[in-house]
Amino acid sequence: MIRKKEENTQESGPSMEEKILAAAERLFLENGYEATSTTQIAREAGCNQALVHYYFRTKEKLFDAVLGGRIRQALRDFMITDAGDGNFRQKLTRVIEFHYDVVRKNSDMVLFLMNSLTRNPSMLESIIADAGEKPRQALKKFRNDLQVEIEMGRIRPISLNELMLNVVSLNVFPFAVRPVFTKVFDMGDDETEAMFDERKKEIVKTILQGLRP
Amino acid sequence: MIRKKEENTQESGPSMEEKILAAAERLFLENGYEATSTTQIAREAGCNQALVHYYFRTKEKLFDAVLGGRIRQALRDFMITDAGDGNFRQKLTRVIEFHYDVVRKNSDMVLFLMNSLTRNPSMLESIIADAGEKPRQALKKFRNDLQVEIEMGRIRPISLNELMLNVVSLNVFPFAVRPVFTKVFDMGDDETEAMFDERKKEIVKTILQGLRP
DNA sequence: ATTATCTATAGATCTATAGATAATGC
DNA sequence: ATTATCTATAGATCTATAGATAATGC
Repeated sequence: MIRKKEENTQESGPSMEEKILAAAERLFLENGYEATSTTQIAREAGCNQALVHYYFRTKEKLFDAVLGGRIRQALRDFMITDAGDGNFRQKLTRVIEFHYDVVRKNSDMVLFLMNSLTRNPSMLESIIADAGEKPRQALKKFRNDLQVEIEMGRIRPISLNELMLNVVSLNVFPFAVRPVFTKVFDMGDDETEAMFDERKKEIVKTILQGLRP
Repeated sequence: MIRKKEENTQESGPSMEEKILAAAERLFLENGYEATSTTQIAREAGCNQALVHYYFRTKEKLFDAVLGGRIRQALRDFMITDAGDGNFRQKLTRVIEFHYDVVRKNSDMVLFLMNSLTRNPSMLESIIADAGEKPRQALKKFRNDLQVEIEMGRIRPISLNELMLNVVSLNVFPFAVRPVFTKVFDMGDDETEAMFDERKKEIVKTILQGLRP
């Protein structure tokens, strides 16, 4: 829920501006940017279509007001791979868990972002560009650590790319298709939440065990 | 490439109808159904917008002609979980590999289908409905087998749901975001293909090792 | 003759703005 | 006065069809 100013002193509820923001958020994430019209947003917010443009001028600015900040933050967080100290097992566990938490916090945007990033190469490029050298450095270090572990025979041979792909797949995919497997597994919303609580440990186990020689 | 009739005896190349089909296929998959206009399709095919409607009457019929059959087949294939004979390990391996092959054959539709299924609950329901009892039966049997293995201490405790989610995540996700990691990992197209060849074995290993007690 | 292709256009949206009116804050 | 809201409308699309013309198959 987005709540910009506390200008409603009484029990007047959310202002029309806030209702527009909330409606826009839901519709953009659910149906995508192009597939959402300002007319639809107005209908869902309960006002005239012109009002949407009165507050935000253009659809694009509205989108940015609603999701721009969250998206930029989420993508920045997603690129952090600061593993901290400890042995390889501990560091990998920490990376997986941190990463899982980032995805979970942004689970409502997962599918939207997958679409944006795959359809919109320039978006990806700018992300990579302004992430700078840090992620590259971190990865290089991690690749080294991995190599050492493999040479010591502590884990089976695997490339860092494959390993990362495994982690990201396990961490991201279920959130992207949440409505599907809720239906397929016939679960309620609270059940699904409980499962997502459990799942972090499950993924760590799968990855760590999966690396044994 | 869709090639309907062999009516081009000479070196005339694909007919306009075929060009329209090809353009529609690419655009629908790349940008989605709503985001693709018949005007765009015509432009890409190199003809007038009216011609698209001359051949297919409506955008929906065009979509069905282009992707309807493939989508229905892919979803049917995706639900097959016929594990055959052998011990649990062998059966699970077979399921994973079959499943991986289905996804790979339809990799160009993966993200599109994820969007359709999550945004369009009725689609999912009809899939489940006309799949009948077979998948349910197969799953039940598999759940039993899994339980037995766990009780015999041959694999660690895990629910069938978690296991399936692991398999599907690993099998599907990389295809859904292929353009992203091609960029991130800085790979060429052939390199990516080679990776997808390798990956089937990698996934089987991760899952099987990941199940060890 | 039949089939393929084009031009033109009707009727629905959609985005964005202008201008009128209602509500609110001093 | 200022801010919020509405009505109306311009100008872009978009889908789909009608009707004209060009190409093709007998």
